[in-house]
Amino acid sequence: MPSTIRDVARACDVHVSTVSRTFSAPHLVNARTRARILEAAERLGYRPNRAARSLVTGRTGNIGVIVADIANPFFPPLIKAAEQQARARGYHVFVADTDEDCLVEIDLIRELAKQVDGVVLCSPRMGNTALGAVRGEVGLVAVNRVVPGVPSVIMDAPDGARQALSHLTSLGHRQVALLVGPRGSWTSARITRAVTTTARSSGITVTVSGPHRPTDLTGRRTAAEIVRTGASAVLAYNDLMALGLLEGLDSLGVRVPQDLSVVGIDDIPMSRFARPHLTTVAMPTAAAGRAAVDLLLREESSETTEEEGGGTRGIRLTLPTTLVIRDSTGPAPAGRAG
Amino acid sequence: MPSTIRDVARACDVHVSTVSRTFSAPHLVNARTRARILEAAERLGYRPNRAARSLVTGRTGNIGVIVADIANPFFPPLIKAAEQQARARGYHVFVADTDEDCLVEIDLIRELAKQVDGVVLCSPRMGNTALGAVRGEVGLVAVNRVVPGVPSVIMDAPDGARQALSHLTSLGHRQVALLVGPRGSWTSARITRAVTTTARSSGITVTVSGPHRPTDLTGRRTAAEIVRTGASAVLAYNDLMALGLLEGLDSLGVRVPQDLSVVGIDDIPMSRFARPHLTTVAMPTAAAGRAAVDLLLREESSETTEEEGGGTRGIRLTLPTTLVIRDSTGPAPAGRAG
DNA sequence: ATGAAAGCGCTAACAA
DNA sequence: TTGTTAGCGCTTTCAT
Repeated sequence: MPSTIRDVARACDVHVSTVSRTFSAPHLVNARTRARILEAAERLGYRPNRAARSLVTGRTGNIGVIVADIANPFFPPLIKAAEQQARARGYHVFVADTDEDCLVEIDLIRELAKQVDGVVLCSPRMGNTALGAVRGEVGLVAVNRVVPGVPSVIMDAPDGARQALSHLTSLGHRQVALLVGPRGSWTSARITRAVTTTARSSGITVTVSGPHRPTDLTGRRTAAEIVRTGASAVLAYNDLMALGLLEGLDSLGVRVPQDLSVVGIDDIPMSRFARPHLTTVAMPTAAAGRAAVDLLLREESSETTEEEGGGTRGIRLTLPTTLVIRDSTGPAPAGRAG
Repeated sequence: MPSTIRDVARACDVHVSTVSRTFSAPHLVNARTRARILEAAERLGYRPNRAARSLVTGRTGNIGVIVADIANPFFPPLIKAAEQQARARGYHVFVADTDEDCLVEIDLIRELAKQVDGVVLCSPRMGNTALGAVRGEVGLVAVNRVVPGVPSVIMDAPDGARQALSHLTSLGHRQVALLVGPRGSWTSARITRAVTTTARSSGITVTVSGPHRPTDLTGRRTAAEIVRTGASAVLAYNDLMALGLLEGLDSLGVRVPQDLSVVGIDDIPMSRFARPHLTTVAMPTAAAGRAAVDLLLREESSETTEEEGGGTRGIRLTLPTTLVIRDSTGPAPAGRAG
């Protein structure tokens, strides 16, 4: 039987509003009264009911985090960081999973809308059409995706891809294959553009394969195709695909990196354990989670004063990525370099 | 500007209670009125405010899932399954992370208590003392841990360990090392007991090392110690440790499985990518997540009728585990078998 | 089948 | 500094 504000008020012989103030505006209440109230609250195990509070204040103290797939190793560090950042600021977090289906995203936002002050969107698919409708109902921050009017946190994968390309170039590679991610992935589109552009300007030939589902199975299945392209190096849309590729190449008898160099993107924990250890572009997922929450809460608090002013609406925060060179990349084999 | 029940009532020229009924007890309202109301609600984008509803019904439609570490690859499949199961039943889920600190767990439960109908506890540390206090404030289901008076879902790791031991025995191993998990881990304690007991009855020598933090670093660092024990096989508390061990052994020049067999527990996705592919005990984490939610919601709904009756209070659901034999185990080396 | 009224736990003017 | 009052959005008796 949880106790309410009234139980505390009765126990201290004060009015409920005094108890309320003790928790929401302590400076407005006499120090000794406050002490008595706090003591009684403690003794009775009283905790303000956030739902009731939200009814009148309009603020819930909750946020939502929507991801494409909780079990995809890319997301947990992001979720964890977001949760910890949110909790440090007194917020609780709902986590929801679209299961890679971008249509449920909008539903999820709608469902959560009344229970949260804002939502962090980490389902990096395009399809912004419907998002316009919910904007305004609830604060939004997008991760790895740009939506008009929605602040976003972007991990600079294109730059990482460029770093990877330059690493490969310096190793003598002249023909690289690009394993493209899922159709509609905002990040994949940007990576592809960056790679093809950079390659053109540095005289590298790029063979594009995809779009593909971003799983290790895809990598395993496309291994043979990649080998046939004649490329001496592969850049995969993500580590999962790169790891699958490693498996597939192994069973084909192709040695990595002697015969073929492989680079992934993400630096999921797994990539350190694969053999050879995967060279990959590290994505700052934890930092992105924290930044997204910061942005969301900042926007929340500025919302009242914002009106037409220059708030955080258009903000696009770009986080740097770094190439982590491990053992899956090496000099281009002599016979294929040219 | 989200619309309220009143907007809908006004639009249809009915009283708010009729609108309310349309959503919470549709059979009590005239079919044509209902249709009109539904239409207007749709048009106005009306969605019942769960917080307001919970204030009067006492049920929130939310549950909490508290885990030791979201980023530990063991948990995401469990969280995902729990979230999907909950959502399928109309519940939203809060996810919180204790960061392996079991003291914050009780705080988290308290904080969430008013906003949820129940909490799934997946922070597999012992220390049940304080839990008694919150029981009653909120429904609880424990995963991989037994708390008096709290229903629980247990993955049968001890049996998995026995399967592993029997696999090793059949390969001729007679001395195995056990890498123990963190102090206070309920599962680790049970595994240790099962292994030592089984070993005794089958004439196997067990060397115990630990307790240890359950990370890959631990595995890497204890590799040398394990080798010195003279054991021909190792069973690690979890895959992370086993994977670290693989790394450590590799840098020591110890070949797996020719010189030493390694078995993990969990079957995290990573273990499929390690070289050699890790033999491990698969834990049914997704099934556990679903079962925990089912148990929680069943308990919730039976709570009213329960009183002193035989509810779900004492339930202990045990889920089977299975040994997955991959490439990290092999015949005991002749020189060490005896 | 629908309406009227009370109240869930809390906050926020306003008064005192 | 504290009390009074009204009301957030909704459900739920009880009438009608």
